[in-house]
Amino acid sequence: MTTDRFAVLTDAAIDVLAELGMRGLTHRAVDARAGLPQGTTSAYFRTRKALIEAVVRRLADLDRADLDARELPAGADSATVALTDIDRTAAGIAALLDQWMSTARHRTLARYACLLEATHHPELRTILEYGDASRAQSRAMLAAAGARNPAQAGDHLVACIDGLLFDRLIGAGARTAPPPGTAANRADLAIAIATLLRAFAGQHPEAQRSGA
Amino acid sequence: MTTDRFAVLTDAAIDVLAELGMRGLTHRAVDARAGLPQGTTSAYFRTRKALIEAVVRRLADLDRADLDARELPAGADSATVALTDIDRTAAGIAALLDQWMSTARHRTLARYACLLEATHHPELRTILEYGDASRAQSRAMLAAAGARNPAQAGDHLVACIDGLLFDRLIGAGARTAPPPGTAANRADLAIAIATLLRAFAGQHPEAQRSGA
DNA sequence: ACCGTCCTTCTACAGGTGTAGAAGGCCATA
DNA sequence: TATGGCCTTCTACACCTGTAGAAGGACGGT
Repeated sequence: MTTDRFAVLTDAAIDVLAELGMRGLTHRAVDARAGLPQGTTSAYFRTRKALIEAVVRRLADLDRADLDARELPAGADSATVALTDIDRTAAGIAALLDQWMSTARHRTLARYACLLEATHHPELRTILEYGDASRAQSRAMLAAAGARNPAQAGDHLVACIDGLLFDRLIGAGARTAPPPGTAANRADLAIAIATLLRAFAGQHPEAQRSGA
Repeated sequence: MTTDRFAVLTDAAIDVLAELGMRGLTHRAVDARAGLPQGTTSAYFRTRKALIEAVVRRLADLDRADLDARELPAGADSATVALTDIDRTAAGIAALLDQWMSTARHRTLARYACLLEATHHPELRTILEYGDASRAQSRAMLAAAGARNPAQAGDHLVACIDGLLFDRLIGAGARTAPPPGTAANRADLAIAIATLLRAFAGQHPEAQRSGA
């Protein structure tokens, strides 16, 4: 039932990808990781390319699910809602990012590996669905905020938020960021994201209550 | 002379890394790319790990050189200079980024590949020198600007700028960004970066001349 | 009970890859 | 001219990987 062979194998492949990198992603490694007999992955995904494409599809699905789940609370137009409380919106995004770099770390690492791979393998660009969804969301939000050029600002915003994610995912060096999975991390991210939202939404409409 | 074997090989390795990815980085591939007889790379870098470490060192050197070159014009404290003309600073950073995603695209792709690799190979973290340099620069700049928490804001700023770079480097999907290597790209980047600088430097000290 | 179909597992094999060491050649010093 | 140390090139080989196909077994329809 839940042990649908395809899902088990692609999930194992994602783990392998995160732990061993693109180089370690082999049919046999996935077999081992999934605890299934050698040859299984090879039987389900005859070529390596097929395996990678399956991984990409799975990643896109999982990410889109996460993204969609963020909207339900407010039934109406999420864009206008988001604007009325920037700090709450920022906190929501921060929570998602924090999850992606702690609980879902493997998945995120695998996604970046695939993004890099898509550079020389253009047919993998399916992943960009993920980017497209958040991009559309951002553009709509900033448009509602009255930004001068919502498409441009939205793209910039998404790129910056992705930068925050990647930076902490890699997590090297002397930086102020707290470890992923902690409330401190979510708070720190929320500060950065709120700043970004205010900056890119129009040109800070009426300042951020610094003076009363 | 200029054909120092080590440099030739590591540069070839960077090209291979950018074009074929981590998986394609083999001794023989580097030989072929460098136009040298098979076995050469293997003789200079007996193990694959040694080869990767050499690549990482080279990347760090090249990046640091680029970063340092950006400072010379103003002899004095670059931090305060940067603040007096945010747009000029943003344009400078934009030019560097544009270069990294067009002329130096291979190098940048290789760097991201190595960053991902460093996730499961901690001794590769030497690359973080690059991050550290720009981080220190950003912190100093924001501190001079009177930011409340320059260390934090500096880290956020660097992460966001890196996000802009990565986003365009991957360059997939429907986005507003012009192609790398064009003046339009530099202009677009400059807009984003100026917004970031103003947002993270204190909390936009006196707005950005929107009202005369 | 028989058959065909599917899913699973095993085995084979042609390349490719990492690594070590041998063979060959260049040049300065004695 | 010999000697020794180098840098370079070649070759060997054990191992890993991708991919294909054969063998085995479960099971529903007749």
